[in-house]
Amino acid sequence: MTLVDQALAESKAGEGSRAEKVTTATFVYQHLRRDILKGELKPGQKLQIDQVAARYSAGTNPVREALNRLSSERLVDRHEQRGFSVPQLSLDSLRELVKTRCWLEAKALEESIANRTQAWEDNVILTYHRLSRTKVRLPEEGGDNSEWEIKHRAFHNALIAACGSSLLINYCNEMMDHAERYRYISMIIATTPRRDSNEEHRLIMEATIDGNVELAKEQLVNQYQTTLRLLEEQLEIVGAA
Amino acid sequence: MTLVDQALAESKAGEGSRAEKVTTATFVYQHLRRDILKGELKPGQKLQIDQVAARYSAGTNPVREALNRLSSERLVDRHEQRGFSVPQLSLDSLRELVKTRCWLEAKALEESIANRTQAWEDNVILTYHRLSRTKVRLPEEGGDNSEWEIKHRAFHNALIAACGSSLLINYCNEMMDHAERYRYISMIIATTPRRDSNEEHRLIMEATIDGNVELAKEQLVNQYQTTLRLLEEQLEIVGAA
DNA sequence: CCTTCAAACAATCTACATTTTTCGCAATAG
DNA sequence: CTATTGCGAAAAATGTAGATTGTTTGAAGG
Repeated sequence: MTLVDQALAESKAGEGSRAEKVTTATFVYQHLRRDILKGELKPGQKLQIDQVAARYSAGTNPVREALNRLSSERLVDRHEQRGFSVPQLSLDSLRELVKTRCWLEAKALEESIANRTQAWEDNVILTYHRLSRTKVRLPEEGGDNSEWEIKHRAFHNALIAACGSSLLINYCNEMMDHAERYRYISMIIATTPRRDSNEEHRLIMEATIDGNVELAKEQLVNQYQTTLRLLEEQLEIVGAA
Repeated sequence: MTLVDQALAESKAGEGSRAEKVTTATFVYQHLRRDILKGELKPGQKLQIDQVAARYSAGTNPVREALNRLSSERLVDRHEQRGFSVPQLSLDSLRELVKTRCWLEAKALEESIANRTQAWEDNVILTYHRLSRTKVRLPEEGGDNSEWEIKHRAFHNALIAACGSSLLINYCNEMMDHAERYRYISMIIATTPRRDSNEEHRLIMEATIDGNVELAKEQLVNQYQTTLRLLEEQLEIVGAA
């Protein structure tokens, strides 16, 4: 199991010798998830058990477990007696996703601000600065953008961390996963010049730290709406071609 | 596989000869889910694979798949390398659950009302009437309350059905599952006289049909808060005993 | 062009092998 | 004498291989 050993070694090194043992099922789960989010497994593609098993050098059983977990998170479609597939992307479901994210994350941010503590504010500022110092890497330039993705997530998670509902945080995270899928296809077909998302994040951060609930929510929603608009343009160009 | 065959036969008869073939994994998933919601598998209880397999006369592999699905829905806890267990119930997590339900379902109801159609209104009224004509069955009287649970869910689902986000509807349903677990223990230890939940549902329904968003949301939130208060009293009595 | 049937393929399940954790009991340190 | 550590043995979770069941495909016949 070369791949597994390799990854285990990496994670040991990376996470400061926290030699977390991980089952094969979990290993497959994590890598399948990443590959679906990154678009390496294409939307609509069938996930044949044997192929997936071969891909991650695992047996069919752990693969099956991983797929079952992912199906409950809506990151794979499960078709009774006929296997699994990567869910399709569509403008409609993107619109629904963005709409729902705006509702839930705005609420979560509102609550977070209401429950503000010093530690929470510190973390918002910290994660913002880390994000602002990380460059977006385009696929053209040999792009592994995962560093930015991680810091981007960390910032958005910091914003809602104090909302007082782990359920809501989980739902927001699930939606971030889905959004990431769209972001990747957007980067691949990107035609428009990159916008300055740092500026948008700064506005959210400042309004949040100022305790200006309405403005913070507005900026957050604005960011998502802008992302949606850009994606809509790109997808329509592709659709028309 | 006596149990399976029996259940298949039942579902055929019950659902009008829609001879849906169901894998063993799905069968186990459905029954495990029901048994956890009904409290037949106790909070905190370990779910030993072999025992669960024996219980539903299935193999270990399908059981494992079912448990993995349920773990992603937070209806079982997964402990790497040491199996699965039924999640604990606690006042704190109940409070968090109710709080989050209020936020999300109120939003969903608001959107539903904004998108109202005739068909949607009809269904709200219909499901309300079906619910109001179904008696709550206490465990003392040989209580299988599943008929009421189904109609109760149908009503709450009808309220939010037009919100325009299948994601949000899914989240609300997941939370209904969790709430059901608390309702069952509440019924078992029920000391207080039953309240008139019909009246509460009527108020929600009427405000909704009137298009009175604020009142409808208030009534919905009220219902959940009342449920929470009653459960808090009951649990505190038990906790004190 | 639509059906029928069987071979090929793929999902699912069972049985068993392997790995890991748990638990009892004894040995040892405090 | 009590508490802690360190062994196995037993139990349980996880993984593999192959049997079984169901679905798809494509050619022959209506």
